[in-house]
Amino acid sequence: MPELPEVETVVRSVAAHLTGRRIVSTRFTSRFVTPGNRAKLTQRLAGRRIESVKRRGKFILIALDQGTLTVHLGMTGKLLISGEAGAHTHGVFHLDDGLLLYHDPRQFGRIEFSDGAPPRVARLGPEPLEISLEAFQARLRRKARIKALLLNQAFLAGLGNIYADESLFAAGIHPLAIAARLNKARATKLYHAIRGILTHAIQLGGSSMSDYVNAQGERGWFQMEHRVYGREGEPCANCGQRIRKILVSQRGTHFCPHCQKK
DNA sequence: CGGAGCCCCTGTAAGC
DNA sequence: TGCTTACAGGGGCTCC
Repeated sequence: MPELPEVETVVRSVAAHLTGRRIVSTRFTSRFVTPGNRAKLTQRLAGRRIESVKRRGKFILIALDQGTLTVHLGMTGKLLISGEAGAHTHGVFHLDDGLLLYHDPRQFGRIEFSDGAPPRVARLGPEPLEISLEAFQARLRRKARIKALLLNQAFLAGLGNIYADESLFAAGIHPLAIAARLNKARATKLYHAIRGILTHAIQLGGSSMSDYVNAQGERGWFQMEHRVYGREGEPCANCGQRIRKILVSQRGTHFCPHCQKK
């Protein structure tokens, strides 16, 4: 599931291939991935020049000479710079030099065009790797469970289920802990845990849990570093107690009942 | 504000 | 073995 490190890896692997290219033609085939008028989207993209490719939260922002193309990979979205269109290819971009394919079996991803600032991106909270410790602590003054807050993209942009669970484990904080009740020391520990884990995950090319790959089709390796995510029933690396899995905000939540305190 | 529940979708895993 | 059902999850939505 692409979260900040995976999206960052995709952006890095695709940027040089796309920047400066002109879109010759496109083809979209999913009413879910490309909601609205697909013929109009195709028309708007034809002839546009790609100025830059950047990440904001889990969104890929492709700035064009007119407008912005926003790509969200959802659960199973992939951008690939080579290969052939198959049953799950829902976007094909023919460039003046090269090709870009969008694959997405579950079609939870979105490809959207906007003239100005993309509205979904405007609602995002700060970047976890850019926010200051003071600002992070200030934002924690809310009554919500910390796990729910970390998943909230308006709180911080880019954390998903994997990195929320891993960050809470690294900080020794129980996922059901109330954010506003975390003292300064624990909030500080969480801040550094999030930054450390995201930075490390980016260095390893993200986590390939099922079939995530970058635009060149290469897997990431951070899944080898997971301490709790996907390890229900296994012994905790710190204390040996069994990792537990509960539901928080309708999301599977993995934690060590001994190492993580409310 | 916060949380529960539901929806979109389909490959995979578990159950019978 | 082969079928059916449950589950996984990001994000948007409604309702309380």
